[in-house]
Amino acid sequence: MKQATLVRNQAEEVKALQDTIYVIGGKWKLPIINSICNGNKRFREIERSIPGITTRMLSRELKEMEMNKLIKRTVYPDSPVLVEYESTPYCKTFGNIILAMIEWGKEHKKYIQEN
Amino acid sequence: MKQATLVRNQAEEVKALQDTIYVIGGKWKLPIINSICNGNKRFREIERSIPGITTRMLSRELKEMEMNKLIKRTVYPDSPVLVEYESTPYCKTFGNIILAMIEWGKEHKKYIQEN
DNA sequence: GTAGTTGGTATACTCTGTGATACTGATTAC
DNA sequence: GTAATCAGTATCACAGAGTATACCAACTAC
Repeated sequence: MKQATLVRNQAEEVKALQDTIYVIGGKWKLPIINSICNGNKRFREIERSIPGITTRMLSRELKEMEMNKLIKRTVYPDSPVLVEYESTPYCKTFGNIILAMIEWGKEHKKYIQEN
Repeated sequence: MKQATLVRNQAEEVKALQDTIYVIGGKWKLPIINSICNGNKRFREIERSIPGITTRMLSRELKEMEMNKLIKRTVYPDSPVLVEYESTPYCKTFGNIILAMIEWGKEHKKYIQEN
């Protein structure tokens, strides 16, 4: 009985984990979410805040994330045109994951430097 | 002054985030770590516990993770030969990330089902 | 004797995420 | 008049992550 419950939970959890990886997988989604949640709004501003990203990648990911309601894109058609990206509440649900990963990265760096 | 500190921390955090993504990126590393941390020891056992993974992928990732000291591989040369994988303390440092991701996956599923 | 398990390796292939480079039209700045 | 910024788009190309399938030798179970 106990065994059955255990196995079942494990299966459920692997699937949950795989779902999450599917959604935020890849090199750029989390850094972009992080950047926008940190208050970066403009395209070039976000671009500059993420080392190594190319215009193309940022453009593609932003589009996809807008479609998936992770971010909101607003155009102010004054002259010159102004575009702003904002995080949605849904986007903020990744907060814990991002924090945990930043934490790990920092610890890892310490660890590397000590050896 | 405050601005400078803020910007600097942001830059540091993006890099930490990117480092982490570099280490655990890809489709399989976290599910494998999770499986082993859950007590799965044998090759086929781990394989069965991760939906969709192929023998080849598991084999490749396990090798890499052994090289990076994430797991320990032990061979018991009795007949028949027995191989066991174990997580190292280092491997367990991913615990928080994995938990956060499982949590998100579960919430996401609920959310999807309600809509 | 036949089917199944274990711990993998071998080969061949696909595909797509990612990178590099260049360019646009509008505007501002010197 | 030249350079820079803004918000991107357009092409081209590639490595390598991931898939599919078959196979191995040793052993167990029926």
